[in-house]
Amino acid sequence: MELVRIYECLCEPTRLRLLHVLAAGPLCVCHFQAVMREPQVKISKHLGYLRTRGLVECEREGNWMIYRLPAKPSRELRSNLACLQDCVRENPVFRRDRARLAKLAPRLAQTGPACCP
Amino acid sequence: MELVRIYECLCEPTRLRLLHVLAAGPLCVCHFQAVMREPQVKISKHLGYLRTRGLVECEREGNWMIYRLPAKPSRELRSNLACLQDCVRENPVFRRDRARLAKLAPRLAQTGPACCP
DNA sequence: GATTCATATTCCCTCTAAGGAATATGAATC
DNA sequence: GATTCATATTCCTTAGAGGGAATATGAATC
Repeated sequence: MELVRIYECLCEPTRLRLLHVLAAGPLCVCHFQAVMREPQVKISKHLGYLRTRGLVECEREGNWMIYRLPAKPSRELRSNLACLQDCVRENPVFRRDRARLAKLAPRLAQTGPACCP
Repeated sequence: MELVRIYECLCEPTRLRLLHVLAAGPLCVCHFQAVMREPQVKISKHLGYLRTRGLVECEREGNWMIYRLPAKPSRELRSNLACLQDCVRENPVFRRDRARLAKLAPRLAQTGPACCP
């Protein structure tokens, strides 16, 4: 069942953080590293896991890989992502990620979701 | 995070079926067996898994163990159970479980959630 | 074409889950 | 107190997840 594949993705904290950050817009891997302060392997592997199960999509842009939530999510995925956002709204870890992301906002506005210093 | 524990429970099809059936009301293990047509070990183990993570509660009644959804679910649990019920509404496997449960309804009305032939 | 940079993959290890067969538990009944 | 019934637990095996170190890939730049 597709639903089980979705829940498999959701039962790991790093992946929840990735999805929560992505809800704010597309992002490249190095920005995830900056926002979440986690090692590159970890982030890349979990994004790969999400990708093979259709919870994120990605596209190369020069050196960077830009990840985004699916353009046309299934009903199940849409419901569950909404539920997730609602559940973590007040969680400190997730708020911190969003705060760090907000600090990158000006740079993102200039350069798009890719590119690091 | 508690949320992750919830998703861990939701990423296995048998457990999703158990929770879906429970949403209709408390039930004993042998009735789960009848409704879901799965071996006793399997059902008992998954109920145990759900119990240790707080997704179900149980109480002994004579020979029978009556399982039910928590009386006071957390906000996260409530949201996710609602989301689940919504997602599986049209799924054949889940509908079949409910149909078999409906056939037991008259007997349940007489005897309560426990008791087998 | 060699180097650099961002990202992905491989390899190794540890841990947990899942299923089934067999057995244990605990309440009820004779 | 022995048996029966519903349920739980143990033991075994297999499979997959998760983390990190090291290495590979692929695009861009010099």
